[in-house]
Amino acid sequence: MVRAPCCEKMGLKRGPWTPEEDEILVAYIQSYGHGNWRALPKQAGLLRCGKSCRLRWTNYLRPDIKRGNFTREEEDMIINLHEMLGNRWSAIAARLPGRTDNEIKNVWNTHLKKRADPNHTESKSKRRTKCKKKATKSVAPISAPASPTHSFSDDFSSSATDSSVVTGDNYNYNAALKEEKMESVEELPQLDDSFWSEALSIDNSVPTNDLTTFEGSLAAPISAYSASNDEMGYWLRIFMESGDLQDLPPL
DNA sequence: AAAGAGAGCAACCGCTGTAGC
DNA sequence: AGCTACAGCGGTTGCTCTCTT
Repeated sequence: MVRAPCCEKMGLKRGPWTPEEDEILVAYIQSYGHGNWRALPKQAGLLRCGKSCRLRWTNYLRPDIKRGNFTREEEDMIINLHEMLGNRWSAIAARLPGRTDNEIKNVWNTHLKKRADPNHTESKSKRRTKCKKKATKSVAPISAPASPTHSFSDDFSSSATDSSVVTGDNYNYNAALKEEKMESVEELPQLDDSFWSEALSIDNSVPTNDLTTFEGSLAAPISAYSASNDEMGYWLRIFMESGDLQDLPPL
């Protein structure tokens, strides 16, 4: 099948979003929702492709996004869930209200991978390139007023959306817990990706709306299939009984 | 003070699954 | 049944900031 490139049209803007673009996107979605991402930028008057709009909304502008440092509990949960689910960031994000798959992926790659796998020696230098191009500094998302169509969370405010809050090395790792996690990782059965592809193929049965609406994103969609899939339930039970997932919230 | 390297995050790319026709 | 369009996902890259030399 031949699929047209997302941003094939000339004149479509790329790169960091400006506050004006953010404002337009937020205002449009508040008024009309985002039923059709492809048509959205055109209707909203944005020179962006629908994909870019969707990414910007889901990863940055969505009002229920919790920004700022990950708590110790969140980090532990990510490690546990990663042991269970692998690189299924969207599934992991579904268990962490207010966190996006992209954010979790970044945190994993920059902090938690080392913590979970201290033998990891991957060097980023191999992908290092000269930084010649000048790009607009990424801007913090604008705050969104209460929407008539969505129930925005009460704690959403501009003060909690400064992306700079996320940066910096504020991770105070507990050495004892680190060792504990290392041990538990070794004890886990090694499962290849094909297993999870099969076991989690039911992911697709989760209604899309549950993941894209504010209410749905705050719920835990994983619960919808974990209880309805015997095989998945079996493996979940195995992991639970291994004792490594005790601190997970109930499904 | 300047240059280089590393860290971190936002955004893009390309593939896959699914629904509609 | 096959094709197409679309949304979503995971991997990767580009760029800025901070730290080190």
